[in-house]
Amino acid sequence: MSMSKMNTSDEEGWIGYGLKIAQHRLRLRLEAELAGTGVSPSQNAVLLAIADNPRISNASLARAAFVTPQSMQGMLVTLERDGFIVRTPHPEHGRIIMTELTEAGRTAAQAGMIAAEAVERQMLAGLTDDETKLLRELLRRCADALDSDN
Amino acid sequence: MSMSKMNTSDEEGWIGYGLKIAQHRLRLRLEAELAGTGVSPSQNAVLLAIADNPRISNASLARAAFVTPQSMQGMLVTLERDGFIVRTPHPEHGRIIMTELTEAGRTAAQAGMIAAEAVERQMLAGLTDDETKLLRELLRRCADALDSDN
DNA sequence: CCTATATCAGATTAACTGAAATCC
DNA sequence: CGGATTTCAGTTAATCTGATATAG
Repeated sequence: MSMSKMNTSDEEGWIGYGLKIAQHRLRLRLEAELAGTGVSPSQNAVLLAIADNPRISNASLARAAFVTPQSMQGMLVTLERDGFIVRTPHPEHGRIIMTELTEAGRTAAQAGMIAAEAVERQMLAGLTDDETKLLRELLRRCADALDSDN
Repeated sequence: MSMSKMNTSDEEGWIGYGLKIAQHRLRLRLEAELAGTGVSPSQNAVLLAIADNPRISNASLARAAFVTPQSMQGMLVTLERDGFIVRTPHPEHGRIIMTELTEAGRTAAQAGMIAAEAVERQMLAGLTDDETKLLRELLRRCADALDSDN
């Protein structure tokens, strides 16, 4: 109840706040949905990226996820330790390491895709197709407006 | 360019992805905007909550931010260490510790509010008032659909 | 006794910077 | 030499669970 005073600065009216809440709940739901697979939402995103892009390099994955190569490297070390990926040097291309899914990785990625689809479906359950399309469009325009390079 | 193959599973079409990107850029922009104040976006949110709710307890702050009391306690320890807040036991109410802004905290909170408003304004610069209103509404409906207790 | 609050201890995840080695 | 890639080492922020103590 002391929280009801918290809106004197229109906190609930801020889009940034709505964004945070929606993503927070999305993450929690996906975490729960992924509980059986042994991967976190972040790891799941990496596995799906590799599934879509076999033999991708660490540097490419990092760029795709908007993190530093060092950060992505940390995730790959964990995923390899846990048996979801294998990393083998590129035969011709010197320093590049190819990242590929193991059998366990493919299983996890498939389950992860289904989980992500289920959570997305739940999130959008109350929206019409037009509203979904519009939401996607508005989010893109917000992201574009915040782009550092513009 | 290897990334252009990454959409075979319609990753960009996912609202969850759009949500992630928008919030990621929002956080980066706010981080940059707050650079002078010495607080992170998360810390700024806590300072604004305290500014709106003087003498609030750790437990109340934790509930407002959807984190555990232990997590919030970690943030408060840092904020106290850095001189933005002071915490004094409630004179009458036993175990409760009142959290209040120091002078530096008030300064940071005010700058943080201005920074948050500036970033929000930039994000919404390309949207009409109706579109902004609609976006807020759609985000709320998405968050509601994901609520664990329903 | 039960609930709420605060806090200590320990762990984890995911990010960062800096530095170094290697390849093309 | 320069740019890209990988990786080591260290750090930080922000979360978590578990255990403990105390107040009402």
